[in-house]
Amino acid sequence: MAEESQGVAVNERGGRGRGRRPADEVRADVLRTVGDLLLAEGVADLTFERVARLSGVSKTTLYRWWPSKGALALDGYFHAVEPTLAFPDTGDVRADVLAQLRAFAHVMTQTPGGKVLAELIGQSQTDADLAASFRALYSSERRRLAAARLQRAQEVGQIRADVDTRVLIDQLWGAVYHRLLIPDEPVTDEFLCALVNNLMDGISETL
Amino acid sequence: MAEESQGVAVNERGGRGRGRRPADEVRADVLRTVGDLLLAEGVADLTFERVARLSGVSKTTLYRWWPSKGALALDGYFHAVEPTLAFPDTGDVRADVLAQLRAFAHVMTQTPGGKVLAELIGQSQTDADLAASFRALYSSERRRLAAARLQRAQEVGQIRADVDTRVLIDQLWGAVYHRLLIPDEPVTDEFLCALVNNLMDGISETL
Amino acid sequence: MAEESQGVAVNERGGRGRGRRPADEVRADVLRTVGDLLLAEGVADLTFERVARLSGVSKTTLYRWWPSKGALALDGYFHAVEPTLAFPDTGDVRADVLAQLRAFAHVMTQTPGGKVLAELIGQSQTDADLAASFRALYSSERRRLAAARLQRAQEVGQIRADVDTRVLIDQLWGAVYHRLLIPDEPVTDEFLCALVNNLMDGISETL
Amino acid sequence: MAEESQGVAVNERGGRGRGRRPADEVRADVLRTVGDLLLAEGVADLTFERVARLSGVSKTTLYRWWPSKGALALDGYFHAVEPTLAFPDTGDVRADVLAQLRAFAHVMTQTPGGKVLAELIGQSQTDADLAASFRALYSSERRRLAAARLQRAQEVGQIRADVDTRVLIDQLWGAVYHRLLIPDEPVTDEFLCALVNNLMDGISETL
DNA sequence: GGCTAAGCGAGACGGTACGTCAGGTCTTATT
DNA sequence: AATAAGACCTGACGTACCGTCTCGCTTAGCC
Repeated sequence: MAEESQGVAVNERGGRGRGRRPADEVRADVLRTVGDLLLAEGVADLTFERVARLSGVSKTTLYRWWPSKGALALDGYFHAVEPTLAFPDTGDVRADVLAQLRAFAHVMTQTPGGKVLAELIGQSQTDADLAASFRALYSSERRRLAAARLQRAQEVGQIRADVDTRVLIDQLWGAVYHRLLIPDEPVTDEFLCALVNNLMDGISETL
Repeated sequence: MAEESQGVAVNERGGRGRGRRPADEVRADVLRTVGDLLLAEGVADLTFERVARLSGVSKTTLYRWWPSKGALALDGYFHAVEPTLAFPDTGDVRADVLAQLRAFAHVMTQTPGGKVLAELIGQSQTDADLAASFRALYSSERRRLAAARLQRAQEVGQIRADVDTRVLIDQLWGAVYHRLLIPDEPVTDEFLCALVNNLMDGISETL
Repeated sequence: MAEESQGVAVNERGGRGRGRRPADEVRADVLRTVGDLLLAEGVADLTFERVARLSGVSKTTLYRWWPSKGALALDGYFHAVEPTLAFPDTGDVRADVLAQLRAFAHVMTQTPGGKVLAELIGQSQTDADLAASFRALYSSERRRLAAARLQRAQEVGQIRADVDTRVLIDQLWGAVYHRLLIPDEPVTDEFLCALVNNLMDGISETL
Repeated sequence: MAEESQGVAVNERGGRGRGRRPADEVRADVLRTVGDLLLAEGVADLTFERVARLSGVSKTTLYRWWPSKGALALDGYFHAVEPTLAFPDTGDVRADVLAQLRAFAHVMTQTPGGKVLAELIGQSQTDADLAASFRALYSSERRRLAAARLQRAQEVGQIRADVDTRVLIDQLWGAVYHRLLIPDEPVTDEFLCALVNNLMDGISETL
């Protein structure tokens, strides 16, 4: 009933047969579709139903491999957006941190991936699986890289020894996230500079 | 389920008749139900359908008054949780800010309302109406209050004049939100102290 | 948003609005579709999904009114096929019974409804609800009519007084059903004549 | 789920390896499972999927040997229920027929196999393969045996020569099937006796 | 004090998506 | 070479909720 053309079984109506396909091929189809959907329409319009329809992969298979919508979204996101985790180390921690903040802010505000990331963080507030995956796959690694750079600065005497460098991350990148997630104020370059200056130099009036 | 007892027409089957009811009464029933649902189950399980069923208010009426789920959730939240916006002013900005951060952190981590607030922020990433309402009803007012206190500190010379006080809010409360929304690290009292100390004193090694 | 043309709400895309429609209209659409499907393709290809798709009535509504596929099929069947329950009474029971058997056999073997009826009886073997509905709506009434005619014959002395007329129904129409449901042998006119003759006259060799 | 214990290779995870097994062993496992399922839950709950799961035989193998669910069910049924086709011949056809009807009615109403047989007849209304197999394996043989006994009675002058004995089968066993498949009336011993008496003696009032 | 229309409860309606199950087909690895 | 395991697409299942709409009732607010 199925006609062999070359290697891939194809039935007479032009559709693919129903049998098993290589897992990698299926996975690639799904992730491509999810990535496109995420960037084009955001997390809210991502459904298993649409992914199945658009990717040509069955719902059964989607549920087999991705237990929740969050898992699917996260996987698709990282497939579509190769996250730049690189952290410069020129020896000048102040300049390096500012550079990284600028790169980060640029991605978040100037690329479609930024919106998606904010939505993923949003969904993770009501989806524990997504929250866990997000931390495991993304945020904790970013924290680790930032902390490593800051600790090197501490070791070479650019940051005081009694400072907990983990807190600095919240006061720099966390501050940016704050303006992204609750956008009462915009993320400007002045803002990024102020973040670094305030923290490095302190804000107290010194006599 | 709850039976009204004074003055309301009740038919023989125990249900209320379907005539018009005072708007205030209807509104109160709805907000009470929404508040209960939010605190008990969170934003994800809040649906018009359930609110209608549990409150005895028809879906028609809900849609008449609240255009979206976010609007309903926000209204119910502020009805259930009287938000403490008060900001102390003892003259010592360092102590006042720490006190407010502690109060804030306590509400967010120790009360059910904290979870709900995080979920509302989450939902607002994919619901522009909710985002706008959230800023209008809550976050911008909180920013304003904090900014006012910090500006007084600036005026009395506790904070350097060249500092943009709006940025400080992101580096203090924004840092807390960071740990709440992306919980790689916990919100501890040491963390809150470090936030204030880092920012007030600076983190640079001074020679 | 909806444009009123005359009486019926119609939206700008030409489709019908989503609000409530008169129940009779909905019901008529469903039964017409089910009837068509049954006669065209039989019971096996009748699904809620297809009925919803073809009738323009939502699955929710179908499930609201028809608890099972059997209920839907039965309702659609009796809407499509006006069952001829009439039983002639010319005074000659032998002729009347044969006439009715011929009419019955004709419907069952020469019309599409016959196949459907057999399939409904088939499905009722594994669907208790359908079985109950089938008896209530169809078979018990047919038995009643046949029994009434036979009892009149008994009263006028054409059938012996000690005969249980209910058994005769199984030996006449039941015998036809047997050849319909387990078609080892065909239902011919000779067969129908033999049924009546055998039973009226007995098959024993009389000395 | 069931663990094979003698002679079969078992891997460390408890499952059997996937190599070839003797066809007889495979077939026996399947038929046992199908028989159990049929008697325990009926035809409706018999699926290839469950049989594969419960028997430890792969779907591939099931489809290789049994082309349809009906074929599988029928095979399993006859494996579980050794059908009693024996027909007594004491010389008295009236007594023999009644005895066989009683045995048949007992099996159909008092044993789990009776329900299954009714369900198989039901399924055969929408499954042409099953219908054909059922006739080939079961019903035509039963007709043949009954016809043989009745023809002997005809030859020895207990049944009139002009009677088509095939019709009698429908008026006796067919009448019982009628009450089994469309149970408006019960199958009682009085019913069975009446079947034989009505047919042998005729029901006409004789002057 | 009666009339009327605005607002209400009830819930049907067409949809979309959910998460699951079974049907058949096909691939891969095993024996 | 036949088998086990199981991935794969298809299509149907029955349910939840969405936002819209009809209907009948009741009461508030106007005469």
